[in-house]
Amino acid sequence: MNTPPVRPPPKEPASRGYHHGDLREALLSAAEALLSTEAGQAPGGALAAFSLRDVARQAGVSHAAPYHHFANRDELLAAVAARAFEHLGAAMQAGAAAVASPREQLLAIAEAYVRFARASPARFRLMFGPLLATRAQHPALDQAAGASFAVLLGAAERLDARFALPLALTGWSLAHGLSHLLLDQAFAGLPVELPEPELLVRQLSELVLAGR
Amino acid sequence: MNTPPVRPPPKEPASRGYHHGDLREALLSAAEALLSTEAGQAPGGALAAFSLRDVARQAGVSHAAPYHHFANRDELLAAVAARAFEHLGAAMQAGAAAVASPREQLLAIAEAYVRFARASPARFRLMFGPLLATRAQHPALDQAAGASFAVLLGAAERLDARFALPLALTGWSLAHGLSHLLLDQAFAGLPVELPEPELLVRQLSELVLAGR
DNA sequence: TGTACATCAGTGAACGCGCGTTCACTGATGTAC
DNA sequence: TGTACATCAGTGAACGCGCGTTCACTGATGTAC
Repeated sequence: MNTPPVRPPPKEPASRGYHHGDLREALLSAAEALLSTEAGQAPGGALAAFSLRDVARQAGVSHAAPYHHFANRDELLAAVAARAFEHLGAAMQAGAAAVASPREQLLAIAEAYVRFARASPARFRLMFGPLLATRAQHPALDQAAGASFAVLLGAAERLDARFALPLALTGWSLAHGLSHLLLDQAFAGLPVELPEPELLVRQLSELVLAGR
Repeated sequence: MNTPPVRPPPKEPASRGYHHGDLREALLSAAEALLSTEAGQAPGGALAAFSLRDVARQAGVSHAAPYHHFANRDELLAAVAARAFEHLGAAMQAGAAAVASPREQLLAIAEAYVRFARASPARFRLMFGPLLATRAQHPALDQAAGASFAVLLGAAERLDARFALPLALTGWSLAHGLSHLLLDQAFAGLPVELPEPELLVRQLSELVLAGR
């Protein structure tokens, strides 16, 4: 066995010995993988269906190992949520960058928001779970959440600087509410016919921006 | 409705012997009481902080007693959620009935919606939790949820019959998203100043209805 | 270059906990005769 | 009106479960000399 000299990235998975290499990163990936599967599919079962022991199992490590990298369950969860906000912010940014007018940018941001929520329901729920209220104790989460909001607010300012804040909050609320209602299947039993979610986001967003 | 035929109301609470009198009703009340206290205050901790054993304790009964009235935990939860939808529907109805124009009615409904969510966060989360997706198995829940939506849709039709559905969905999404964001304290760490929630609902709703 | 030693990052056993649910039971109630 | 009896609605003990966290440990790694 040629033992790695300093601490390279995981290298061969087979060469993994007693020490992992980068378990912190592996735990975060494992948590995200878990959130993408079972927990994400069962409607609403995001936070409950996610234990530290699950994460350790998924990472192929004993259930006590995570405590060398995170003080407790909440710290791991907060780190996952922070990365999720980074992804969301990047998706919104990318959506906005792809079109020209501020109006189209706002629409693109709303679409990216709902698309993210529908693609990663469990992560979405985690981001807006109880941890968010304690963001002051989790700087990375605090910063990532703030950055996402800045993307939205920036687009709103470009559309109408005088009403930027209410515009941003309305758009956020609309996208957020629609995301939740879609994830929770609130429209499922209703005696009305709805367009596909993708189209629905666009229609409702345009209704909000009517005349702008 | 489903009031038991013979069995009189609990009588004297002191006279409660071995048999309870109306334990089903008492369990529902106990569950609602629990949702109004601890579970409701801790942000986000609605569903987790609520066990069948808690409910039995709160009702002053052994933890096995509920099984004589509900097949399992989900059935009790569904009954609580159904009653919550009835309350929400009644609140929206009352709000709308207090004003004249369809426009004002829609605003009143949005206000009632957010007021309900803020007053009963845990109940609100329960209503839109995983149970909602299984509403087909819970007729009372299904019906109460449908009735609430009908109140909203009715007001939207009175305002503009041609765009009733998108109007209703937009209003619902806005109120729903704003409720969640407020409950989850999503605005708390942001570098912006916001009006009081009551006023905020009104401002954003009016922005959506601008020109109508 | 070799070696002693401190530190890091794993391990598995154990803790106490509360949960949903089942079970055999028993006390209370309603009713047929 | 009394009484036997079925049924209803409670009880407490017990089940197995998975959880978060702590602990003493040990193997691997890095470094000072």
